[in-house]
Amino acid sequence: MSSTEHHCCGHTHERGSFSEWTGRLQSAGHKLTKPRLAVLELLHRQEHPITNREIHAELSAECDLASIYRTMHLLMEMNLVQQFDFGDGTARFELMSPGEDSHHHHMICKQCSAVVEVDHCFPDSLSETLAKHTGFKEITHKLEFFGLCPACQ
Amino acid sequence: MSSTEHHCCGHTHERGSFSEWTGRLQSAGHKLTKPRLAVLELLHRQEHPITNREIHAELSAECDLASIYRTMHLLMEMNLVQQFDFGDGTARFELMSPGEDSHHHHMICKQCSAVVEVDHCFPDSLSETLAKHTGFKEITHKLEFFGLCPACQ
DNA sequence: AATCAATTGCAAATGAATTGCAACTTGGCC
DNA sequence: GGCCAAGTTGCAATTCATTTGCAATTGATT
Repeated sequence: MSSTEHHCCGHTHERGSFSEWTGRLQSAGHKLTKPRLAVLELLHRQEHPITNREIHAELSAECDLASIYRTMHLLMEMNLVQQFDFGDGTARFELMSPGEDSHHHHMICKQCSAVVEVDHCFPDSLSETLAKHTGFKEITHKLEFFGLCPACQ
Repeated sequence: MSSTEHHCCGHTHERGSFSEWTGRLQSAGHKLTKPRLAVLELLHRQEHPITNREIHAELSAECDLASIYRTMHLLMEMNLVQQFDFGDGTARFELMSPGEDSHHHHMICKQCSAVVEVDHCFPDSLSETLAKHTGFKEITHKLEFFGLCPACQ
């Protein structure tokens, strides 16, 4: 159950090495502090988006909740994390490999909150249609799915 | 500008008559109180989802903010309103004609928060595909679009 | 008009997220 | 290695959306 031990093929998301992120932080002129390293390291082993509170529960010895929030803001600005909203009023974050297409969504169980990553999305033509209809530019979207997982049905 | 005075046509969303909602409330055994009537009446004239705080700003004379929250919970339970999340941490609500297909989404300007209703959605086949892939049932989704409106480009 | 349960207003509590500030690290420099 | 300045942190206090306890009020029924 070690989180760093992986077989060669079986996980859904290929993740860059840890130094990919520390390097980016540093070359953007940010310090590599204990809280930032701990947060990055923890994010790096997650399979699913995680809340700041959850991160703090794991890292209460290493850093303050406020620093986690601040770190997350920094990582957002730098586009190193993606924020998701599962509709419960708490932001969730997932590390994102820069460059790589990390666009995806989630299926969340209404009952037990189990999360499954969803790689499907609607065709780009929909966004283009909307751009024409509305006159909006630079269109992005937030999309999450909700349902009953097999165990809860 | 009287709120009760309406011409016979001319608004974008065809809405059931006011009594459609009061009737439902009453026949479900709920009282028709001043706060509830005021909230319903206000919701009934909106073109876009509105926050509880915005409702309270209009109705501060008629009812308390807490009652607006409570009314909205009731309307949600009864499926008379739909809740939307524009990503700013504040819930927005829109009256929904029961029966009628009110499924829609929004395009929100990242700059000025202008809102446009979006009737397009992805094909149902996507949900079906997801059901097969994930094993989830009763799949719903939350989808909102963000972009730059013509005025802000 | 009387009754009673449902509902309200008010104020206090909760929970996520943000912020001010003094104390403390990190990274660059000698 | 030690010094310094800027960037960061921890802590406590704050903000903002939302929820809740409770006594007072009101709608629906008789």
